[in-house]
Amino acid sequence: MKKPLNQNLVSVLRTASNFSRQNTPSHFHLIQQLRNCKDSSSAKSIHAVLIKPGFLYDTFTANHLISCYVRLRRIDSAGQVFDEMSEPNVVSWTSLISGYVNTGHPRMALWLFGRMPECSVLPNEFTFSTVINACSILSDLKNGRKIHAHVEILGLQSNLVVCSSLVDMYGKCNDVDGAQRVFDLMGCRNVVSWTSIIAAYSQNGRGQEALQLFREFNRAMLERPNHFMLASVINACASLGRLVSGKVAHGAVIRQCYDLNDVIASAMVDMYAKCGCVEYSDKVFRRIPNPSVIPYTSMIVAAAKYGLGKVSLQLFEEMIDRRIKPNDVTFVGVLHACSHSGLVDEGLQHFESMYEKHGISPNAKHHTCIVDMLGRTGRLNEAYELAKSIQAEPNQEALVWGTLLSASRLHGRVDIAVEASRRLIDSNQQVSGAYVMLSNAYALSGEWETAHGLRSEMKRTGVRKEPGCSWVEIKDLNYVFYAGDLSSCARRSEVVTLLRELEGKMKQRGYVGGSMGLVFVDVEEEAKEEIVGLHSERLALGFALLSIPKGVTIRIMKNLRMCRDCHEAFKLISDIVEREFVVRDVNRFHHFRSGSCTCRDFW
DNA sequence: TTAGGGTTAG
Repeated sequence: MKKPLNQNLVSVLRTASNFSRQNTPSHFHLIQQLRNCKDSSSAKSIHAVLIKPGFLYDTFTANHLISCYVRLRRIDSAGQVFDEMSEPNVVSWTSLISGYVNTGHPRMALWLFGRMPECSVLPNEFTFSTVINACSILSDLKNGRKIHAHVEILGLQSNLVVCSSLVDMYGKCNDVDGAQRVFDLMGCRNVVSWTSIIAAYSQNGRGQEALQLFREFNRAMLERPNHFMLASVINACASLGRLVSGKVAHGAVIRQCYDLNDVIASAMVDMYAKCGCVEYSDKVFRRIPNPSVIPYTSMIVAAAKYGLGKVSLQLFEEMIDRRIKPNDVTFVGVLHACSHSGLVDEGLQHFESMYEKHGISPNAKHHTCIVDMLGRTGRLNEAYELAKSIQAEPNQEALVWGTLLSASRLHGRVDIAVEASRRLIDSNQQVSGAYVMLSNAYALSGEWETAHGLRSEMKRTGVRKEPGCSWVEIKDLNYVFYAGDLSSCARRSEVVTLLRELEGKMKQRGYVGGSMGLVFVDVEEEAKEEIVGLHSERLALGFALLSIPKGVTIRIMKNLRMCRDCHEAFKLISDIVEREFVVRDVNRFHHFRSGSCTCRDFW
């Protein structure tokens, strides 16, 4: 990598360089030009001028040239200057390492960092924050911890920037406790360190604690939250499905004039969709002056969640017409939209165009969408063949087989359900979920004994399924209901009586639903009820029906996997109880919200 | 002359 230079020659050239630096006014000028340089061709010209008088033998000047190339993302040129330096110092190393991080080569950055000791250059706080950032990008906890130890050894643990990077790194590596430990030990904190810890909780599904920290920040600090922090707070509200808090955060965004910011707007599009108000998502999206790929993707995904597949595809066409390049996440959204709206042909066409037209190689997530798309529409054999051909990391493969298992249960294909479950159980992935779904698949096909046998096997082998839960937000209060657990159900006897009445009326009207429907169609027998249990969304629905006055719109967010089965049921329920229902899908969220979400606080 | 935090995915 480094060419050894004759030391005498270096000394002569360095003297010449110093002489020139002291006596040539243009040297200072050239450094100023490097600082202000905006394009690669100018950088190359300045580079050529610097070579002749030997200015590049001066480390300070060469460092300026490296950082100029790094700023212009010309990492090869930066590396070339670095390689030709006789004595790169910590600034040269850090500049190049940061160049690799910023151009998407964090592994190369870590490799370079590992070479510093053999060149006897000691990393400083700038180097550490850069390489910690590389670990964050890679979610590399092992190296992150090693570097953290190095930070402690060198006594840099009180540096604000290094600590903020560490908090961020632990958060990105899903070690929230690690992030909290570093944060707790910080003697001095600022808005960045607070943002890092809030993001650590928010990005790891701990929205409640993220919002609590945000409240603490507002109490403890004089600084105001900036757009970075607000983006994390909005994300926390989205993950909680907490519309009221989301609107409060939106208010803060408007007051500080961040509402047209591309990233903030993307977070709000996502938040409103996850909180059941896709019309607000659309309003936020349409106000963005020049939306980039991310708000477009957020909006495509938002529409997809609500079963508005055609809208998602129109948005996709719109972004292509505006020459905005889609990314891999955009295609997950597009394929998801096609899958959930039964647009199989369109979905397959988009899948094929991914690489051919847009140069994006499909990954396991895209394949999972296709398995889902085929499986949902009953093309189980094709979905099964595709699933077998996918080679990916164990957790990604588990997603594929979990998806296929869900589809095979939906269509009563016990043979494929057995195969998918076995693969999940054998690979030790999603084991409890696989047992439950397989048991339900057997129950659905009438094989109650086998279903019971599987439940017994679960008990015997100590496999426990975390019970699913649904919750209802009425006014500002949350009510949580656990699957099959009547004791956790507020007003339980009233709720069960109401649901049974509802079921009776629906039967009279000829509704025939599967066991996953919201009414007790298939749970008349004790044995069946024991297996299927009371779905938490049924309990939540019953509670909402009792609690919300007539004439109020109730928004019901539910998992679209059950949407087709339930959509008709909801229409009937609306008719029977004389209340209007709006059925919306939010993955894994089961909300019944009062009409208050239609208020126009911010519009 | 070198450093930190935010958004979209099943």
